[in-house]
Amino acid sequence: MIKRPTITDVALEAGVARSTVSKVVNKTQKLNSSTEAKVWKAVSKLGYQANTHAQILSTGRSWAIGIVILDILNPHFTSLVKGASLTAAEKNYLVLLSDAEENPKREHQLISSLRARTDGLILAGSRLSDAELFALHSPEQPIVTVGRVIEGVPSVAVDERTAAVQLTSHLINLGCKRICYLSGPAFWVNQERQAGYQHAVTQAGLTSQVLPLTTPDLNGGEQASAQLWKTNPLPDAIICYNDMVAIGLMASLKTLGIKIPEEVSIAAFGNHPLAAHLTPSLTHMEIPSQQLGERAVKLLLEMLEKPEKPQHILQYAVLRPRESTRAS
Amino acid sequence: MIKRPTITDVALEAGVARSTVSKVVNKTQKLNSSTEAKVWKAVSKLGYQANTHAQILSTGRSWAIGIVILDILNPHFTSLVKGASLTAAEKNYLVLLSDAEENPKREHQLISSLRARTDGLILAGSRLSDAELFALHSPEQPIVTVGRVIEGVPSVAVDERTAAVQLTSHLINLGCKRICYLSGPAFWVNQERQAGYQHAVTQAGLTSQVLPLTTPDLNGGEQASAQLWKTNPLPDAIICYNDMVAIGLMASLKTLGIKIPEEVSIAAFGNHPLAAHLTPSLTHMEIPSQQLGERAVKLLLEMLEKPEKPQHILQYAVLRPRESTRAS
DNA sequence: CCTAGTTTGGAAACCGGTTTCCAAAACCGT
DNA sequence: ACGGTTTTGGAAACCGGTTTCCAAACTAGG
Repeated sequence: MIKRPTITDVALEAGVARSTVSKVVNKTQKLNSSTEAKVWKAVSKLGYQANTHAQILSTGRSWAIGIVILDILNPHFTSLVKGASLTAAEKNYLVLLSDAEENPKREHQLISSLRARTDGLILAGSRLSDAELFALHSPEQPIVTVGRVIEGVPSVAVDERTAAVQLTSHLINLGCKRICYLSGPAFWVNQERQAGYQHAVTQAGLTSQVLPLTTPDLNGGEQASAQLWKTNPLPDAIICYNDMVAIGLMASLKTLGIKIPEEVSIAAFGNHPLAAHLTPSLTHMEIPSQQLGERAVKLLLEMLEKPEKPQHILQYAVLRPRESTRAS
Repeated sequence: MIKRPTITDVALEAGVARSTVSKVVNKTQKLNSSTEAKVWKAVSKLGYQANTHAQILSTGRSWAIGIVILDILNPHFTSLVKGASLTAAEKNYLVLLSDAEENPKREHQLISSLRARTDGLILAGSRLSDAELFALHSPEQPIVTVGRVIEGVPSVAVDERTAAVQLTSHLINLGCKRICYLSGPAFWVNQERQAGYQHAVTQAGLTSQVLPLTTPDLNGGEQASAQLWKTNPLPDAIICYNDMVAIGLMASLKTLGIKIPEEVSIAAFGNHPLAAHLTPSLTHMEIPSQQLGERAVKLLLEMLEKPEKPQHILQYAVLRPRESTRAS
């Protein structure tokens, strides 16, 4: 076992004190250039690299931020991470990512493990309660939630309510009369989408119909079609909690011989990269996942340098009308 | 700023020595039960949690493994991470993930940052050279590569060559005569796939045609169709480096009015979750991404507990014939 | 009741850095 | 050559744990 050289080894090699090496390497104090040269020579000769943990222990700064996401197989979260990584890299922060596997217990573990190793956390798609999240935030160990708006906790989110109103209105304008919403897990995002949907539908004098999904994914979408076709009268438009649900639903309807969009229009929320490549292509409110990641990192870093009052940042979704919703 | 309680605080509160607290908390030495009780009371009263960095510094074990992946937007890598996370969680290891953004320079940075914080690394889809990867591996800081087989470096990979032979043979059996391969980046995976393809095509007495992609993704696939249609005679089957390429290509061919699979069969390598949901559904060799992640973690942990000679593990892909390849 | 053997738990060194503080050395103008 | 100011770099404390080693206290046997 060849040990990595320590700062003491370098000091010995250069014939100076450990503190001197530290000062030179970190450029924290200007020293005589001949001394600096000696130190640098020793550093490169030994291939010295400071021990990260010792450094963090001593300085209290890890220069890393943690991200905990609901599910790494969901493209929404991976785009978010992409945005976050790019932004963090610009600011010389390391991003440490972990997948909560949609499991609150596991999420708790990850949060405490990651928190101990980073300067702050971004929680995207958290399944914890508002109270738990509120308790987690502190000025010295800030957290930023994405897609959860909680008083007292910094957050970045999409104006889901407005997005839902826009999407529902789009269907109404196309002449749809019986619009159904396939609702997702009972957290902020779904509440807002459902509220926006309800509002728009009621405003237009139509009746609302909300069906819960078993799971907000491909399977959930496939299973929903059975439920859906028990209802009477049949909807002429379905708004899905997310793209994956819509894709599952469309596949299932196809096997039932139901024509999209002639018999029923399908729309969703999401930013799935293949939404435009499906047959028919999928109309959705495009969620700016990558920007959410960007803004979350920026907000977190702001909180780190000067802990201010928790801010809430809202982003906007944009309507992408495609073939899955019928022309009027 | 409320500091977290340290082991000294607990010792003071319990009226014992710091070493005693450590022994009780880590159960490393059996003590008088009344002493243990005092310590536990103090621990829970103060809400003590050991400082991770101090612990790692002192013990040299971080109980974390790092994963660096080529691109988090690629479903192959996210499935791999899913498998890795699940397996690591079973063994009580924390997984720290970072995205190399397909950038070798960034990959280098991430590797050294992550390496300093973990006990070992999994590198999936590395863009470093064989020599660099070889230099990185060491018994005390092992790395495992996925999809790169290098002498002296533990690895997990798919038998891509056999997979390519199988896929090509499938097309040959369907009666395809002019089979083209759209080749990806010049690393191990592509070399093997191309070699397998060449072998199968030559064996069948057909001529091979290899076209390089600009990028191995949706765009690359779309751009390839222009290149492809300049060639003469036109292929009657195209094997794509991965699913995303195939999807881009299919979209592009569709706009050109070319029928799949009647005029040209399309096949690929990958495990895209929507391959079966496209129109037409996509024939591919299904890459067991999740298992790759699982095996990589297991291999890495083995290397950690007893550093043996580097092992190479091979997994197998399975043919999923679907609508994009014509019936014979 | 005394001695040998076993628990028990504390003192101190260590992991590898950073940072404060201060004495010695170098520099300056006269 | 001298007193005062500025550089320079080292000693030591600290970050928060773990682990070795040993003295004191306790137990048991004769």
